[in-house]
Amino acid sequence: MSIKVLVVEDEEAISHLLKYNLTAEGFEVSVVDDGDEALMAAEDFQPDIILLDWMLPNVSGIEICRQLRARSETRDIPVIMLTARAEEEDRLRGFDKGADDYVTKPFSMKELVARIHAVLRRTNPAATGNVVTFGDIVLDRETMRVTRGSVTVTLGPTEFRLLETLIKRPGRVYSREQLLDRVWGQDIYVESRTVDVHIGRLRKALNKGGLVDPIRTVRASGYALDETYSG
Amino acid sequence: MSIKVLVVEDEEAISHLLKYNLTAEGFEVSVVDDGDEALMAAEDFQPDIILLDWMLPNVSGIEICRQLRARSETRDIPVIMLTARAEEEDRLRGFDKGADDYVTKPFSMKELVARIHAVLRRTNPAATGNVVTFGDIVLDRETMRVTRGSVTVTLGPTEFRLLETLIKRPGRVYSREQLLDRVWGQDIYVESRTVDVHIGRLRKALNKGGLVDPIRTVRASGYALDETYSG
DNA sequence: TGCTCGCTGTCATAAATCTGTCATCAAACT
DNA sequence: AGTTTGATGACAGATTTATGACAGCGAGCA
Repeated sequence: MSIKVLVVEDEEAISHLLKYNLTAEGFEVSVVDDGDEALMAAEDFQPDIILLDWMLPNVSGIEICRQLRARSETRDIPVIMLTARAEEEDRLRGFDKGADDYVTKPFSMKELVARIHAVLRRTNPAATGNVVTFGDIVLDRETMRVTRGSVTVTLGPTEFRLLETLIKRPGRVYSREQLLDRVWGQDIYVESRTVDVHIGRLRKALNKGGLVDPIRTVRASGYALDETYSG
Repeated sequence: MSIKVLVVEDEEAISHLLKYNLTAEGFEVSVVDDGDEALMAAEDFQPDIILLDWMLPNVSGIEICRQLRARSETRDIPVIMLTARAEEEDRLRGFDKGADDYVTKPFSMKELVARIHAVLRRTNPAATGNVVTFGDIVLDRETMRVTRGSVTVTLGPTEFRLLETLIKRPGRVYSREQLLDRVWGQDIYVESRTVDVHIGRLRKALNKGGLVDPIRTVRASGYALDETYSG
């Protein structure tokens, strides 16, 4: 599954350039040229990262950024600001509003791509390597294998993705709806109670042999990996 | 509490220099000179930021970086790479492996300190946006956890929302009706005395172990967090 | 084609936990 | 003292979560 980039840019010269180059780099690119579309696309297209022009018609990039941060559906999507100005003042203001990085025009594609990767790594560190760990739990994307301690844990595809999702941010509570979105996909309709069942299956597999349950149920909210657990 | 820096550097000349200068700048500095130690120290010393030499004996800095990113315990610690080479190629590779910034030797202390602050500014706010505190009480929306001092406080959903509401404006007095509106929702009908009960429950959970009650009862008006309380 | 097998989603039921109300007592005001 | 307002334990009922059972699906295979 390729990385999805949403480009918000009104100058066609630039957006074309970006689309062309980023597509060549293997990203899946969607372009919009105005703020309202940006907000809609952010929810709809579910990009992994947003490249946001500072200067936009109607609404400024900063405002978009603020609004992205205000909605829980889009809050976690990292944003890189694209701007013509290089002044530190603006840079800080950008960060302040929730931008994750900042690229000054004109920029080299190479640098932009590197920064995209850097930001993704930082905000979604699990995307980095093929191996992620949490306490004594090791999840390997490459071999699709999970181990706990020295024991191999057998998981179905759904449980695997569920754990993969939870482990991205240990401690963070995911609602059933968020899990459905992330694990099952946005266009799938399943009962939200189904999440319970899969959490149960994941628990059973993970804790086989009487181990401590690393998954925390948060009543009326959802589930999380228990960050106080460490072995 | 000062900012903790972990320096991973095998050349003693440099690590001494760093330790001396960073300590003088008010950082708490720990130095290790090899990759495995670095990984251990990262978990153990819990630095706020890591300065990582590119060239290390045994394992390369890049590899360390990758491994730091794989573990949930160390995933969020930002990394600044120190390197002798200035080539863009390497720079990009560094970003690619998860570095947050990149400093080329020889560097001025001033620049390094500035970069440390810049990186911390960039990485911290995102992580702490969902946390509110009042005195020694910490409420984290992301993990849906409340702690007092170092103890986790167990709250039901209603008590959680109640505290969440009160903590938004410490000191402000909320009438029972206002609390019902904000905590229970506008279209719900419950006895206004029910608020008393939940305040009681919140108090019990919060003050377990004989702590000072941070909630102030305002006779004939309602409740508030006591702004004179601060620990 | 027909069969097995593992995985899924849903449901019914049991278990766990939380809630709202009331009765009663304590504290604060007049 | 009398009156009003808040604190609190008890409890029945309501919500929410856990779990076992089951039927449908689809891949792999004879």
